Amino acid sequence: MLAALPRKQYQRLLTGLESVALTFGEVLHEPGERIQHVYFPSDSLVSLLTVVEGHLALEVGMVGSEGMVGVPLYLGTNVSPVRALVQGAGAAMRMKSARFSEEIRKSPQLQRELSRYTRALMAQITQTAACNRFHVVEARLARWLLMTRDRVRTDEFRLTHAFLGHMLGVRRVGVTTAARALQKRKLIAYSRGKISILDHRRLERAACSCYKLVKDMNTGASS
Amino acid sequence: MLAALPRKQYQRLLTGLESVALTFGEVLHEPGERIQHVYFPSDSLVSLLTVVEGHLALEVGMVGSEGMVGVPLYLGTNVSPVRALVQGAGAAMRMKSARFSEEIRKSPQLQRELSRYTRALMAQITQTAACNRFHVVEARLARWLLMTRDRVRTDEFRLTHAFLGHMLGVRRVGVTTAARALQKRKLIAYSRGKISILDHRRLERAACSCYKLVKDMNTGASS
DNA sequence: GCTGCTCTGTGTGCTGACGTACATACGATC
DNA sequence: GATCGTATGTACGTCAGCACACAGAGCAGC
Repeated sequence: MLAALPRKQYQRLLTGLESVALTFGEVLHEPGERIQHVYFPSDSLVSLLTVVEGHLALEVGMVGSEGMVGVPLYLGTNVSPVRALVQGAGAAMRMKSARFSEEIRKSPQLQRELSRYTRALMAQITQTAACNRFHVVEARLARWLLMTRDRVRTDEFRLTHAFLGHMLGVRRVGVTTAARALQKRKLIAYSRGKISILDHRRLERAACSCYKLVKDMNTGASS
Repeated sequence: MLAALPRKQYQRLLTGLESVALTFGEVLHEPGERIQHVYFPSDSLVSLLTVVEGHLALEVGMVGSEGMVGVPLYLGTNVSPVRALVQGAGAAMRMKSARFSEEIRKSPQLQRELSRYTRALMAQITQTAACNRFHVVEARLARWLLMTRDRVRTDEFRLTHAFLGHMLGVRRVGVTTAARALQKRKLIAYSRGKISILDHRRLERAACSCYKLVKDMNTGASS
C-alpha cells in the first residue's frame, strides 16, 4: 500500500516504520482497546474479525500487502472496533499510532491513499455481509481460499478446518464437509493443516460471485 | 448531523442545501451509479442496501437525522457502492455532489464530523454482518424495529412484511412468522402495513444484543 | 354490495447448517 | 516404534429458514 505513495513521502514514512515478523495467531488489535500500532503487511496476512457476545467471531475483512490494519486511526479514533488476527505469518511494517496520526495530518497524498483504502475495505465488509447471508458454506469457503491466495500469492497455505470455521462463522464440521466436496472435485487438496489450491480457475466457478465483485472493485476503483 | 457543526459553518452550508421531500420507495443512489446529491434526512429514513446478483437485497445500514447518505463522496469517489432506498417518507436536505466535495475540502470541522460518521457507519455495517449470520429472524426483526423507532422517533410506522423481508434478507413468510410471535407476546401490533411498537422495553429484550451495541457505540463514541 | 387488489395466515416437504459425540489417521516426540 | 496430541471423517437427531402453494381478510373503487 505504501508503495503507491510518491517516493519522497515514502522515504519520510520509512523513518517511523519498524519492520516486524508477525506470527500465526497473534492478535494485533482487540475490539474496544487502544490501537498502539498500525500495520502494513508485506507478505503476511491479517484478518479483521467482529466478535459477538464475547465468544463467536466472524471475519469481515482481510488485509494483505494491498492494505493496512488500523483504519480507525484515519477516521479519528484510536479504539479498534474489530479484532485483528494474524492469519498468515510473515513480515510487516508498523508505526506507532501517534506518529501515524501525525503523518496523516501532514500528507494529503497519504490521506488520499487512506480514503481509497477505507472505501475498498467498506466495500469488502459490505459484500461479506451479504455473502454470509445468502451463500452456502462451500461457495464461501472457495471464495475465502481465493481471497487468501490473492494476498499471499501462493497456492498453498497452512490452515486447519477449525480455524476456517472461525473465519466463516461455521462449525468445524461444516468446513470439513465443504472442503471434502471441493477436494473430491480436485479443486483443492489438504491434509493436516496444509491446504493447496489445485485449480484456481475452477475454484472461482465454485465460489460465489462475491469474489469477483470485490476483486474487480478493488482493481477498477478510480479516485 | 449538520447541527453538530459550528453555527458559522452551518450557515455557509445552508446556502448550498436544498430541502426536499422524500417519498417512500424512492431510490436515491444505485450501486455503480454516480452520486448526484448527498442527503441529510431530517425526519425521513433511508436504508442502505447491498444488491446481490441483481435481485436480492440486504440492508447493511440505516440513515436518519444522525447521519448522511453519500459517505463515498467523503472517501473520494462519486460512485455509490450501495442502493439508498427511502424507507420512511419525510423531509431531508440535499446538496449537489460537486458542491459538497468543495465544502469538505474547505472545512476541517466538516471533515471531522464525516470521519466520525463514517466510523459509526462502518461499525453499523460490521455489526449487521455478524447479526445476519448468527441471529434468528425474530431477534433481527425486533432489532430492526427498534433501530427504526430511534430514527423516526415514533412508535408506529407503515411497513409491510414483504418490505421487511427485503430489509432483513428473508422471505415474506419468515417475517410474518416472526412478527406474529412478537405480536402474540404483545410487544408489537400490526395490520395491513401499519406496525406499532407496544412495549419497546421488552422488545429490546427480544432483540439481539447487536441493537444495544451499535446504539451505545454511536452515543458513546469520542472523537 | 360486489370486485379486485394487497396484505397476512397457514401448510407441506425439503435442505443446509447446527450440536454433539465418537472414530480414525497422521506426525511429532520420546 | 509406541504414545499422544491434533486434524480430519462420519453419524444422528434437530431446527431455522427455504420454496411453493393457497386460503382468508381488510380496504378501495366502482
